[in-house]
Parts: sequence; C-alpha cells; structure tokens
Amino acid sequence: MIFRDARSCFGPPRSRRLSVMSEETAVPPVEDLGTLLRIRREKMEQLRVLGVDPFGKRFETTHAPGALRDSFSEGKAVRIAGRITALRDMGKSNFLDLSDLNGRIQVFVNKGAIGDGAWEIYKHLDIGDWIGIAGETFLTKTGEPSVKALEVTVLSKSLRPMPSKWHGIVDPQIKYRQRYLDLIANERSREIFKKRCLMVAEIRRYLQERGFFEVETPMLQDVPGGAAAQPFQTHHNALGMDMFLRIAPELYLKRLLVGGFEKVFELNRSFRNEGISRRHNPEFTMLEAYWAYADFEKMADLVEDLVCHLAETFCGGLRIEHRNAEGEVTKTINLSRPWKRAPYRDLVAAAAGADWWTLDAAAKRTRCEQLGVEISAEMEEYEISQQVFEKLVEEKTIDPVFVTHVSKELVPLAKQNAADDSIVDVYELIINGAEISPGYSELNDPDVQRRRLEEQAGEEVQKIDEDFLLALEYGMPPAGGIGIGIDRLMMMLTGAESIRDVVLFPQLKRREG
RNA sequence: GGAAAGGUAGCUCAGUCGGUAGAGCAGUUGGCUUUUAACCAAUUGGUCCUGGGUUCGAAUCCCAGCCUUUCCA
Repeated sequence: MIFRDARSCFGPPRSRRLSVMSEETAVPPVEDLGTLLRIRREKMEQLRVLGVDPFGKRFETTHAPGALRDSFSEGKAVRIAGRITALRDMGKSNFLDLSDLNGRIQVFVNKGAIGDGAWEIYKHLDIGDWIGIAGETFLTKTGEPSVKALEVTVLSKSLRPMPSKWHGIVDPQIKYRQRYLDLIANERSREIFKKRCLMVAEIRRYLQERGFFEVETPMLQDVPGGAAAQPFQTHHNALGMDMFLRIAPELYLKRLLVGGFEKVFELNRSFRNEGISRRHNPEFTMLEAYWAYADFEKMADLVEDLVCHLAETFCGGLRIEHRNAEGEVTKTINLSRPWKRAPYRDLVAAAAGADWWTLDAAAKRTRCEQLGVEISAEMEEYEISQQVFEKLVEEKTIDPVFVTHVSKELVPLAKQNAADDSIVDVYELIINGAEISPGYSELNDPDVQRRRLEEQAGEEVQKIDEDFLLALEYGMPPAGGIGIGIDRLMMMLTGAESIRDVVLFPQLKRREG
C-alpha cells in the first residue's frame, strides 16, 4: 500500500501521458533538419534496414576502456563498451578511440577480421555513437595499447554532431546549459565533477566513521530560519499554506540534539533567493554537523582535519595550485597545519589601525574613506567593521585562517563569550578569499536565544521559529556546530574560478524563444 | 539594479575603411589494411543573437531588446 500513489512518481495520468509520448516519438520532418542531422538520421534508418537496433540493449563487459588502457596486457579476450570519440579511417582498416569517463582505448577495426556483414553495419557509425566491442588486446607497431575488434555491437546512435575534438566547448552558454556536452568535450570538467563526487562520498564516510548520523530534515519549511537570507516562497495546496524552501537546516538539526542525537550531520541543498554570481548559486550544497558536548574550537579541529584529509587524498597534498587556461600556476594555497586562528577584532585592527575599536562611528566612517572601503549611510557600526573585515581581511586571505570571536549581532545562534558578552564563541574559516565554513559553540539557553532572535528580526516577529524555541526549553546539550559550503570548498580544492564550474547544472536565465 | 566586454557554419575562431560571408576541425564523396590532432584530393554547410534606423549598399555605424561573462551594488 505504500506504493498506492506511486503513479504520480512517473508523471501525469495515463491518458495525458500517451499524448505526451506520441509527441515525443514523432520524428521531426527530415527536410526541416540541417544536413548534419539529416545524414545521421539516414544512417540510423539504414541500420534498421540492416536489421540492427540503433538504440541497442544490455551488453556485458569485462573491462572499462580507460581502466583497460591503464593496466594493459597483450593477448586478452575482452568485451568493452563506450563512446566513439575519434575515428581514423585508413580504408579497410580503421582505428577508433573508445572512451569512458576515465579514459580511452584504441580499437582496431579491420574489414577482414569482422566480416563483410559487420563491416557494412560498422560503416554507418559516427563519432559520438555508443558501441560495444568484443575482441582481443594487442600492441600496434607504434606501441599503442589496442583492442582488435572481432564483433561490433551498436549500443546507441548519436543523432547530433559532437563538439570540436580538440578545442572542446568554451562557450559558457553551452557549457552550463548543456553540461553533457561539456563533460563529453572537456577533460577538465570531467575531472572536477568526478573529484566532487569522490570528495562528497569521502566527507560522509569520514563523519560516519566518527559516529555521526546522517539525517534528512525538511527542505520545505514553515518558517525559514538558521541564517539571514531571502527565502524562496512556495505554496502547499492541500494544506492551503505558504511555505519556504530552507535557507539552512540548522534549526531542525538542533531539534535532533534536543531529541538525543548527539552527533548528526546533513549534507544537502539549501536555497537562497538572492543574487547570482561567481560565488553564488540560488541552490547550493552545505554540510552542517553538530556534536554534543563540543565547542567551536573542537569543531575547528574537526574541519581542519577533514579538509586536510580531502586535500591529501584527492589533491596530492596540502599545497593546492590554481592554474589558468594556459596551465600556469596563478595561486597556491598552503593548507599546512596548524591553521592560523585569530580574533576578529585583532584582524580588523591590524588592517584598519590599532585604534579602530576605540573610534566612534563617525571616526570609523572617516577611516573607511581613507582606506578606500566603501560603506553606505544606513550601515550600523558593527556593519561598518564587517565591511572593513570583508574588504581588507577576507578578500586578501588565501591560506586558511580561523577568524574567531565575531560581534554577537552577526551570529544570533551562537553562545556569547563568558568574558565579553559583546562577542560570540565562533569561528569563520576563510580560505582563498572566501568564507568556507562557520563554526559555533551553539547557544542553548532558550531565553537568551529568544532575545537574540527578536533583536535580529526587528518588527518581523513572524520570522521567529517558535517551535524551535519550544524545543530548546526541553533542553539542548551544549554543542559545537559547523557548516561547510561544499561548492566553495570544491572551488578551493579544484581551482575552479566560478561556482558554475563545480555545480553540474547551475541556474541561468531562461532562454527566450 | 549599474558599468564594461561579448554573441558570425555543428565546434573553435578570423572578418581591414561600410562594398560578393572566411579558416581549421567535424560532415559528405573518392583514395589508402598499423593510424593516433592520421594523411591526400574534392566538396556541402550561414536567421552574421533579435527588431528598428542611417545608407545606393550594414556582420561592420546608430537605437532598443534578449542572452552570456566579468566587476560593482
């Protein structure tokens, strides 16, 4: 009975689906297509005439193309599958490159070896088609590891031409709107996204190994909390209520601390309805982890260890080199431990003058003018300092720095410092000029938490998550918490200049027409 | 939201002073049974982002719009 409504998973009701399918299967009139497309469709039809299904079926393999080339030995019977990425036609002998995500291997196709019937089918293949090869490994006279084809199986006909074989795809519109073409054409993109998959899996494994439970909390929320950001609004029809996509999972993860989950994490999407830039995508991936009885310094140790572990495992060490299109090193990030830890106020004072924190608001404004830091008239005093921090400290920080003890106004969910209640026990980890990870000693006093949220919310009282405050009244253990911006971490570790280069399908404007 | 740069063949890009729309690769045809950016010969392919305007004539100059990138907010 669980699957009673499963039909909804597969799309609209049946009658409508049929009409949709008939539209999908309708072949566009050939004369409306360009020559390149028409010729490929004709080859597809000719394959059918020869009794071959151009879209294939299950094919058992013994090896993968890239792996076979990496650990090659002669005289082995193999079955491999992949996409044709290059074709060198010598008449009755052809050489083609068969590729997978990890590499390529050369296939030698000879008319005499596969027979006239198979050769006739083979002649209808193009770069971009998926094929299976049964054959035997050998070295050519130039020493190239190769597979001599004995059987060729058509797995899928490609009806459109592939991108340039050595320039790849550079048009950002194609790169981002048709990521599959970017992945086909650009090895660098393949490597970045493979690395991202492996690193995300390793982050999960790392935390699970240390006793953290991965949980899933609501992305559809009644009150969007846990951060200061504009949410996406939506509506639940059956409940007749407006809802929001979460801007952070924090308040739900803390409910789990109340419920007795002492080590939890969530690694998934949050959504912020704000500007799109080199560093911002409206949906982004964040890790949040909470550890009962820990504090922000213990969390800093954890993050430092985790990031170094990822760098050593996947980036060849703790020196991360960023390169430009020409392959020249433009920046080197040194992750050597221990990472610097310094109070926010010391760093601001070092950048803006030792007397910064003794200045009044007017004097701070004057100093900003002298330092070339732009500020607006309506900024509060703590916001002026924050602006100085962002422009003169954050943007100039390449190697990791844990910035500790920021002003309490900036972080309403963190515990105030025991000795100075104007600051909070937190860190902001800065690497590569960007905030990678915040960490707190979590505020667990329900009354203080209410005041701090009310101060932040101002008149917008409806923004306060009463159910979260109720949960705190039942008792939340003291805990350390972290967030890690996974996309920005990936940029730092892979050398990507834009978040769009580490997000498979970044948000772009809808193309009209 | 503001500023700058860009949009030309399937891909990567030229296009001079406003005067017939170009190259490489891909494709097609022919040749070639060990090539690997294969090679040789021939050849097809264009909404020059869109819409106005100036002009005898616009890819090119002007205006508006769309999309992208970068910087700023």
